[in-house]
Amino acid sequence: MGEETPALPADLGPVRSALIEWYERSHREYPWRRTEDPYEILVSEVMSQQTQLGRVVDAWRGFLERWPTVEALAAADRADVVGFWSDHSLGYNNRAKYLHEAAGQVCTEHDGEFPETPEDLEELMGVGPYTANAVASFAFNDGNAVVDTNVKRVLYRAFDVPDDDTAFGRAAEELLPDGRSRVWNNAIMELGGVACEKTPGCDREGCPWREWCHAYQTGDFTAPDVPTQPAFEGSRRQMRGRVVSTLREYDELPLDGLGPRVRVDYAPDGEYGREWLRGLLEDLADDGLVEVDSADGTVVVRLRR
DNA sequence: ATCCCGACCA
DNA sequence: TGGTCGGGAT
Repeated sequence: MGEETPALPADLGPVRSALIEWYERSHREYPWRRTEDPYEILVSEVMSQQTQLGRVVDAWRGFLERWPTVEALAAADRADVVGFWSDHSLGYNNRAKYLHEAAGQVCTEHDGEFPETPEDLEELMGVGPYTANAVASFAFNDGNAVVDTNVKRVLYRAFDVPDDDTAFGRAAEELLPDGRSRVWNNAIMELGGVACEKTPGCDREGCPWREWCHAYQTGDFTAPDVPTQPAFEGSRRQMRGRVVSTLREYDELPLDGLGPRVRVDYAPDGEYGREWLRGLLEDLADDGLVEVDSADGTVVVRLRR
């Protein structure tokens, strides 16, 4: 058998109502917290995956203004969706591609009706365990417990749950009040995002769990390790971003026209030359973001539509 | 430098 | 299980 997991408080009633009351009293207002439209929720969740919420608000409004329904998004050109993503600095163009593809799935495989269960939602491209439960919760109030980095940090500190995904999942499920996934998942993530950040603000934010919190009692606010990303400056990701933004501006370019706009030190036969650029473009083509055409001897690159 | 409501693919 | 995927704000 596995190791013993620490017990949550015996009576979960007061723990649950304390958090829900705290949330309803003092949570931040975000526009997606005022809708139950699964399409609008999905857009907000995908945008929020690795981007600060404050930067998502304008993008979310603009996106829904341009593509108000899942049908409208499915009918859009992928290049336009990726273009919007870049314009609003949302990062990770793959997420725009996934969202566009998921919209197509909803229209063709589900007849335009959004799936409502976490299991069915996970079939959508780009929708993993977190996003599936988030949409099921916030749109249909019918999700399981979400486990993201915020929730892990909260459980680790408050209830001494070991840094282990299975343990986090079990503890999160046990805490979730039956039939209240909408407010609960919002609340526990809000707690992690506002009061129980890397540097905690227990008293400042009036954390509702102080009387039960292991970390608050011991003063040890260690948090689970989050893998640190390699530097962005000079990275392959930065170069991919430059390819996409350059192709948006020029529609299509030959290899040696694109190269210098991606790296100032581009030299056709140098270390960062045609061969390097072809490799970069091959990955972008595999990701469905660009097209590389070899017509009559010359290679031309453009964004995929 | 580090953070930010993950998911995909090998 | 690990490598990869953007970019702005602080």
